[in-house]
Formats: sequence, structure tokens, C-alpha cells
Amino acid sequence: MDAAGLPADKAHDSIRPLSAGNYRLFIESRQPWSTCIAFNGKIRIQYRLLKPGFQRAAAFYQGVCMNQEQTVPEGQNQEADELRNLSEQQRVRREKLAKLQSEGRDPFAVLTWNQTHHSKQIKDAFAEHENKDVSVAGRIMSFRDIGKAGFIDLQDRDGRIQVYLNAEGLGAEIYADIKTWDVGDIVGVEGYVFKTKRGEISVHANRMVLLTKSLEPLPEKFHGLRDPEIRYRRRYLDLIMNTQVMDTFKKRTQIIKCIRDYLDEREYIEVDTPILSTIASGAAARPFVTKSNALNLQLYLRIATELYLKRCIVGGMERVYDMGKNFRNEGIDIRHNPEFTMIELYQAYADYNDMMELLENLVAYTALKVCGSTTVTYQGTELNLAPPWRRLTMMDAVKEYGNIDFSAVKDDAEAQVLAKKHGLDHELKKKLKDCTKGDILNAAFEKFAEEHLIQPTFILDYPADISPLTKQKPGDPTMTERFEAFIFAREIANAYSELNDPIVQLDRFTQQARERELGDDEAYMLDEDFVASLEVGMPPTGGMGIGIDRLIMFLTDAYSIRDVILFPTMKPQS
RNA sequence: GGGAUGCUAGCUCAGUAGGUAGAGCAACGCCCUUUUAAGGCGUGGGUCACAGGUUCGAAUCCUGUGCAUCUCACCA
Repeated sequence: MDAAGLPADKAHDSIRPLSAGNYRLFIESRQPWSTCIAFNGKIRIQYRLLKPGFQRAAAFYQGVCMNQEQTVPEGQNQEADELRNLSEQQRVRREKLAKLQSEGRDPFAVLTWNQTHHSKQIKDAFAEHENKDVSVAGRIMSFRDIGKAGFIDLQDRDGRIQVYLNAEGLGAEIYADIKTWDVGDIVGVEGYVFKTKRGEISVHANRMVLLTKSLEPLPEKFHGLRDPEIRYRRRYLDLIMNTQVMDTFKKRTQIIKCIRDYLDEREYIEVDTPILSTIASGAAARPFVTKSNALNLQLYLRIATELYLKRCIVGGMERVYDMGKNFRNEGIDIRHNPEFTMIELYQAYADYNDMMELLENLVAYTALKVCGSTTVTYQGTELNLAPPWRRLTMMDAVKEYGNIDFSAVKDDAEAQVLAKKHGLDHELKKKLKDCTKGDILNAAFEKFAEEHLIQPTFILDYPADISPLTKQKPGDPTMTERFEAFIFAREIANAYSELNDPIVQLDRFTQQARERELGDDEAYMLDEDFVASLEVGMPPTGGMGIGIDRLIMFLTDAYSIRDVILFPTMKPQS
């Protein structure tokens, strides 16, 4: 035997040392020329390099050395070098795969499996299935080998079911073969349903097929996958290992379906509005910028669907919504992901009072359907979502929680004095002397009141300065018919009696343009065609936006928005 | 953008006055035909995130970088 562990009588002139204990040797496969690597005296076959034409490689694996006729061009060696970095466990699995493929049993060549049952179905109705034949499929989550018999925990879409297998039922040879399968592999099982001595509902296997080989070891069975970075980056592992993650995303789908059902029943029309647009308006946020090659044009990803949906109202649709992704180029934290799901809906001949009723009923309906109750527990706090929700004007909220009475404040100057007195000058974005009564009221609300709004609460009547798309309150042009709904101190919806006066709307946009010139890059962009649509005439309309991800967070008790978004935005790792 | 914390085997985590890197699970070999975090015996497995520095010697101390988590700001 030589250093690489090969029989001395075989020709090894194609074995070249790579580094201490590691050798590269070149062997012939059908095409193209491939390499294997010998590690510390053990032959390791790198299956990835061995394209179709495996017989000879496999023979080599079994100790018969191939004659060398040609070596790999230098340029290809890099790949072999990279493969040396595989862990022991990865190499073992690749060898197992190579062996199967060399025997003409390539698991990746399997096309279908006739899956007649799922785990939950069998477990939920055991009496009905007992002693009946079933065919299940899924991933091996654990394998308890007890000699001539064994138990596999098989995980499918709905959960897990145990498979019992023994040498008697399957044949000693096949049983021995199955023992080489790994946790993580995907298998098909045919057998009959029974209950073990310990009472575990199981499938007694009489046929098993390896449907897919897993080349990566799964995270540990007991502790599972905890590292949040891997959970978010490699969500598939998270879904496999953490069952509540699968539940959360199933619930997410149900919630979205519920919302659609609710609105569709009320004769709302679902529409798709553009994501790419030359103007990103309808909200105060910085957009993502992109570019059209065909049009040689700078485009923005939408930050809201509002202005397009109102055009639909102008067009006569009466009730519309768009549920989809918005994109805001802003900070990322447990409540914000750069792309997030939002529904905006608009109803002609309605106002913000109608939107309040719609929201509280919609949320209660969804909670009842998905969670089975209008009371949910979020992060240890019980939330009662049943209507009616508390209604409180912003001014009353500030009075109640901050002990400041803005109803007595006559003008901006007076408000500025109050702001100073209550330490609000640090909260304000602009210089105090530029702040209006509305700015200061809003700051006072955020500082004193917001954190107390744990149970669902509507905060009504926002200052006009921060609500450029909203109708003014009758009798008070500084205030608007706008509400935001808060749950657990977080905003989950924002709604208006929509401003439909094109002249006032143009004024508001002009004001926003001034703010933009003063450096506020979140001020609303002017959309002239939208104003033109209002000139055609939009009926009185109530509109609302609901943060879908945030609603889902409450209904699934998710701490972070990343826990309800399958693939949250992450920086690349390297 | 600021601050705090973390990054060690496939996974979950220990580790140290600065002196050859540890456990459990997983892997590999053997035993076991109703187990279920199965059990028993044995064996392998690491660029201690990355790059510098201090030192006879660095996973450990210092500096920088990357990524993540939390937090503040921004943001509704």
C-alpha cells in the first residue's frame, strides 16, 4: 500500500500530492475527464466531478484502481480543490450517492411517487386506517435502528408519522440497504397502518424507495435550528426543523385568503396596480430607484398603491383593493422589512367611519377564522379584537395620556411654547419655529399616547399638515378625517375620508414640493395625472391601508416581522 | 447612521493567568425485531468568522473588517 492507501501493484503515476496526506488522482470516466481525491489513505470519490459514466469510478471506489490514460487539464483542478473543503459528513453522503448511481439506482432519477396519504390524515382517523395499506412520502427526520428492525420518523407537509421497518417485512438485503440512508433523505413508504406497543400510530413498511438523497446533514434533532441568521437565510431548513414556522406560514396564507374572501363578498374588485412607476407617491417614504433599459428611464418601486386605486374609483369601480408588495427604502428592524405586504382598499360613497367598521369587523372575522377566537395572546399580552374598538381623537389621546389640552391652543406660536414646556422640541424633525400646531400635536401624541394603545384603538382626526391626501374636518381646515388603528402600540392601519377636491389636492402637493425642496426627501411627489383624474371627478370615498405583515404578526404571535416573511431582506453573507 | 452583544465540529453549546481544542446530538464501525431525545461498546471529525498586531507561544489580549441579533435614531 502506498501513501494513498492503494494496492501497490496498481499504477499511480497519476496520483499527485496536494498537501500533506491529501492526493489528487485522475481517473477516466466517460466524459469529461474527472478527478477523485484521496484523503489520508482513504479513497474519497467526489461524485460531482463524475458526470454520467460512473461504472469505472465506482469500481475504483471498491478498491480496483483504474488505468490512467489522461489527466485533467490544470484549469479543472480548482474545482477539486474546492471540494476538499467538504466536511466528513458531506463526503460520506456523496459517496453513498455515487455508489447508488454506479449501481444504476440514482435517487435523483426517480420521477414520481404515488402519495395516497398524509401523516395527519392517518393519525386523525386511525380507526379508519388501521390495517389498511397506505402510501406516504416525506423526509426522514430520525432513524432509530434497533438491530433487525428500526423506526423512522417521516415528516410530510402536515407533520410526522412513524414508519416501522424490519428485515422480515422488507427482506434482509433491502433492509441493510435502507440502513445506509440518512436523516434528511426523502423516501416513499408503502405499508399498513398499525399501533406499536407504546401506542404510536405507525406505518409498517413493506416497500420503501429512496426518492431523493440529501447531501447535507440536518440540524440536530433535539435542539433544532436556532441560529436566527441561518433560519432567515436558509428558510427551508427552518421550515423542516421548526414545526411552528410551517404553521405560521400556513396561517399567513389563510389570513390573506380570509381578507380576500371578506372583501370579495362585499363586492370589492381586486386589481393590480403598477409596481414600477416614474412617480413614487401616496405615502411619505423614500423609494427604491431602478431603471428601464428599454425606455432609458429612471423608475421607482411603489411605496403605496393609493393614487392608482383612486384612479380606479374615478373610473367607476366603486370598490377596489390591491393586496401586494410595497417597497420602502428605509430602516430595517423587527417591525420593518424593505418589502412588505400591504392592502389598500377604497370604497366610493363612504367615509372614514365606514372604514373603521370595516377594519374592526374584518380583523375580528379573520381572527375568528384563523385563530378560532377574537381574543389572541401576543407576546404574553391578551388582545381583544372583538368590535367595537375604542375610538379616541388624537387631541383627546394627548389630553388623556400627556395631560396637554390642544383644544385650547389658538395658533402655532402657542403650540411652540407648549412644545418647549413638555420637552417636545427634541422629538420634532423641523426647527421648532417652523413647526405648526399640527406637527406638535402629532409629536405629543407619539411621545405620550402611542405606547399606551395596547388594545385595539382608533386614533381619529390627524393634523392636515401631515395628511396631504385627506379631506379636512368640516369646520376645521387644520384637521382631517383620518384615523390610524393601533394594536399593541403599533400602527396596523391608516385610513381617510379621501380628499377629492382637485384644487385643494394640487395645493397640498405644492406644499409637499416645497418641503421636498427644503430637503425632506420623504415628502409626497406630485402626480399630475392623479390630480387630472380628480378633475374628472372622484365620488366621496373612504380608503384604508392595512399592514398585512403586522396583522399576521399579531395573529401568529410573531415577535419580528421577519418571522412572518419567508425570505426577509438580508445582506449577502460574503 | 450610533451603541451593546455574538460568530468555536453538520447542529446546540462549553472552554481559557495566553501553553497541542471539549461535550451532547449527528457521522463512521460493531451489538440489539415495537423504539420514540431508544440503548451499549468503539472510532473519526475543527483555517476557533476574516485580516493584521502584541507574544517564545493567541480561540483567548489589542486594532480593523464582515455578517447577525438587540437597541436608539430614521421610518409610521
